[in-house]
Amino acid sequence: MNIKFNNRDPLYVQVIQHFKEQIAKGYFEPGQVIPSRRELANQLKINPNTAQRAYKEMEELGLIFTEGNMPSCITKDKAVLKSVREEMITESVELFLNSIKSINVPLSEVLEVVKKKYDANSRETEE
Amino acid sequence: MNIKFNNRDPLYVQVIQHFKEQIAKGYFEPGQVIPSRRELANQLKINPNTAQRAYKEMEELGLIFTEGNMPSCITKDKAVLKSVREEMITESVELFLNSIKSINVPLSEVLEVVKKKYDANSRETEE
DNA sequence: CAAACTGTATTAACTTGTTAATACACCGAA
DNA sequence: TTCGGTGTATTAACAAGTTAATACAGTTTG
Repeated sequence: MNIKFNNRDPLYVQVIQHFKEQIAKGYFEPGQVIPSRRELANQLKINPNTAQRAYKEMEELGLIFTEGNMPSCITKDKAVLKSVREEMITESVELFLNSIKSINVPLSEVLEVVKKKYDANSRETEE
Repeated sequence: MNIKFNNRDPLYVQVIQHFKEQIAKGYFEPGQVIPSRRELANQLKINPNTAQRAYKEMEELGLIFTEGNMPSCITKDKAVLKSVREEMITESVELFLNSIKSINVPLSEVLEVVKKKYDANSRETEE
């Protein structure tokens, strides 16, 4: 468990984001135990309440569940786990398209720029 | 001059956004006079300081210029005007790609979803 | 039982950023 | 000159959201 925090987004959002990424990449087993709030807070050097807020939202999203006062677990619902990745992509795409909607960019141009920047990006991270 | 404000983004940001969109769509002539801070504030029912903040940033971006205490004008630099559209697109694309970078989405899938959502979006706005 | 864990709730402190109030300086026209 | 416009600067008020402090309740284990 290790997160590189930026100081632009709220901590609890970044924590959620991190878990979503792990789920999207299939790093979690259904039902897998995750660190307790306090444990996570210790690991990440954040306040337990911040961890609590992140977990609470994840619980509302159906990504994790908690029984009694046991440490929380990743949901056992494989359909939910599977849909996380797709939803992340969909949300990003819709946000993106929305942001350029007002200036009427034709699809062909959108695709062209995306291709170009995708390549440029992957080249950056490889080298 | 008419802006539909949301109450999510700061007013001054939305004002800048509006001008950028107008520029990107070629609605402004180089050197064209724009409303004074107070005039704009009146029209949009916002505080003059909010208009000022927007204009100040646009000036820093080179989009407008001000001589003495004359009303500000759209820049005469056609290259700048022309690049606005491209930069808006580029920024959006990079933000987008960045947001999904961490979950390793192959280019083909990105393009596929963009196509699909683009169509869905334009259908929404037509009907 | 007591200690050490769990999750949870409530409230306060703090930060950050936006917006508003106000005043100043300049110029041009009546 | 005076008045009504311009742009500009400084400061205060306000709002919203995040983070922290603290306390409570339950369960398991030594």
